[in-house]
Amino acid sequence: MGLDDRKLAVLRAIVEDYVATQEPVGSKALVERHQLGVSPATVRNDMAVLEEEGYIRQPHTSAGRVPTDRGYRLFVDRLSRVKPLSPAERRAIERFLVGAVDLDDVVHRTVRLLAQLTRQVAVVQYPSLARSKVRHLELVPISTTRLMVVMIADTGRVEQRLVEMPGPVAPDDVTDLRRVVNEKLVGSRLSDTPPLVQALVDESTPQLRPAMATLSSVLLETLVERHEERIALAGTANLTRGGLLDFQGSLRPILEALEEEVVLLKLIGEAEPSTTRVLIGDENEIDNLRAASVVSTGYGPGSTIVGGLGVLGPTRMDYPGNIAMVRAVARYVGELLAQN
Amino acid sequence: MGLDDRKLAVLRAIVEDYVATQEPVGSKALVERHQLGVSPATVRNDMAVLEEEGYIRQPHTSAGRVPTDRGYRLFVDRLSRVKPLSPAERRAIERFLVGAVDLDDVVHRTVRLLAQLTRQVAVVQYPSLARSKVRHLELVPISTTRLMVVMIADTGRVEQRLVEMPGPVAPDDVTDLRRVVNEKLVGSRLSDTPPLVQALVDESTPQLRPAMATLSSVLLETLVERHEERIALAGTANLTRGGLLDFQGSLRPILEALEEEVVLLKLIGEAEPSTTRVLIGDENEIDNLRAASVVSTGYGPGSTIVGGLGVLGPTRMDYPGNIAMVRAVARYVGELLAQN
DNA sequence: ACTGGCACTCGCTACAGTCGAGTGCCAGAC
DNA sequence: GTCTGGCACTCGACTGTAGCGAGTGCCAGT
Repeated sequence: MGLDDRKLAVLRAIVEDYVATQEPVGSKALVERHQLGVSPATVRNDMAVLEEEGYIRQPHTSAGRVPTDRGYRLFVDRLSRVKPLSPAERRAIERFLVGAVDLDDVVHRTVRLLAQLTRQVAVVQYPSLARSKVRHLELVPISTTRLMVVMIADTGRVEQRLVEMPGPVAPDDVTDLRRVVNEKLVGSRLSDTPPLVQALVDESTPQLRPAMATLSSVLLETLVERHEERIALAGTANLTRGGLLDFQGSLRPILEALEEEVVLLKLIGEAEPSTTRVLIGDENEIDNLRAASVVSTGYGPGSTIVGGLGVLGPTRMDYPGNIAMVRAVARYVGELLAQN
Repeated sequence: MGLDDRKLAVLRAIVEDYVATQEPVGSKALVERHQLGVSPATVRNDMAVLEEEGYIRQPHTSAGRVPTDRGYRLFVDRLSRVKPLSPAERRAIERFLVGAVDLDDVVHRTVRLLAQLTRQVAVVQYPSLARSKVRHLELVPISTTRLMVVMIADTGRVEQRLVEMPGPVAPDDVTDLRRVVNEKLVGSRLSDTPPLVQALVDESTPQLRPAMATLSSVLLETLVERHEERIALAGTANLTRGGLLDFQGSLRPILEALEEEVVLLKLIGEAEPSTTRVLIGDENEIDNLRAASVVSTGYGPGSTIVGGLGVLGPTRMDYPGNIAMVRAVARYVGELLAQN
């Protein structure tokens, strides 16, 4: 099953033309638009081979060819170079940076930027708590038996949680609790805290012990076990581009999938360091998204990774361009976070 | 232009049938399904009058009738009673209440509940800062010249903002700032704070004045002027129900509108006390939403209102049912907030 | 190994014809 | 005056037919 250079060139041409025009591409049109140096008949022979190998297919007997998921995969892996960003795109990314006032702002701007640049649906995960360090823990009395715990992470994330205490807690006790909790936990990774939190209870004075027990169990539960991930989403309107041809006519399954945080996390959350991941159509584990492709990568200050971001669109998407933009945006966001 | 009781009954029947079947309804089908006590011919005469008055229209010459926006308006105002909730719906609402751990949780559960119950797009505004009182202000040093301000409102909202100070601030100064700010601001409505914040600067010691000036300007800017509203959205997949007949075939404008926070706020944010607002089609100010209807209301603890919530769907929606559910959910959320 | 030629396939569009739901109108009954 | 049955009419939806054309596979020839 030799796929010589020309056959690969034919596949690349098919992908590029189909992505651009959204119409099945025939042998004649191909030789006209690309300098392949051979006749349509030859191209047809190559196409027959490519089809046999499962890289392209014919929607109807008398139509042109369309890439299959497998064809896109080969294209992404071996036939495309990452497209350099245009100056305008570069400027757009830089401009969005200035003036972000807090983490929420950064994330929202990022997700909108990404949606606008790629014209796809954009997804940005907030910096994961599991990968953040505790910067400060604040306890605010709401009533005599209620405390609000506010955790500030070094990534800028702020999480709060209401805690119902077992009994009344005096203001001085709150101060003590606050001091102890901060002394022990500030600077540590949340994923490493379970033993530390346990120690908190053991080491506290008898007076504080009941309160500390409640507090620590809430800390564990909220911040570690049920690890609160947050996601921002933008550009769903882009799903309607390309008429109803993409996504086989129904946006339903896509929109449903996008409402599930779990699904989104699965898409972009498994950040392998410095890799850009591309999931094409069927490769996706989620049934509802089998007509879609996802380009995602991790981001974070310096070379560490604290979260993921990416875009989702039809399998018929501009992979080189989207990969370039996802990477560029991730890098810029990382730099921005590093400044804090 | 007399619209006697029977003509109104005909209009009601048309609306109900059309909402149920999504198909233009003819005179014959009407008399079969409703006990109107007259013949199709009579109904046709009534229909002719209703059409002349602009309450219904014919998509094609030989088709049945469809309500116009004006027809829906009349239906909502005079022909429908609020539908009592089914026990199952009541149970669903109650069940969602239990186990909400913080404001974010409450809002997310609420918006999903509303989307599920009404099978429409649901929108919930977080308690508005303008209508909240300050419960506590926390200052956390991030570096010698950077402070994170965390504001906790009585509605449970927590907002943070990074502040770049004019110069290094000693830990003791931070303590002083914190004490003063809390003494002056806790308990006051944010919309009333501008004079108070101003006074903060005037009354502070010379040593603290520069820091306090920066801090107070950030407080004003972030929390009052650029009043940070938050919105949660769910159920966009419901837009795809009813095929592509609703929304004249394109979800595009709707999805675009739903991405704009400003638009959403306009839809549900203008909470007039205890009123349920219904905007039908053209009545909507936003062009993109002229094919949609919105049912919204305010919510809050007790009889006060701190935010708005509502649903958006095709003009062809079950108004009585949706009005009932929006009201019920708003009431339950209000009770939940009152417990804090 | 490539090319030109040729017969074939089949989706798309246009057009004509039929069907039927629904209408408006009118004369007549209550 | 109000309602009803009857009737002619309209027009969208559906069906069937025919022609077009893009695109293919195959084969003989270079």
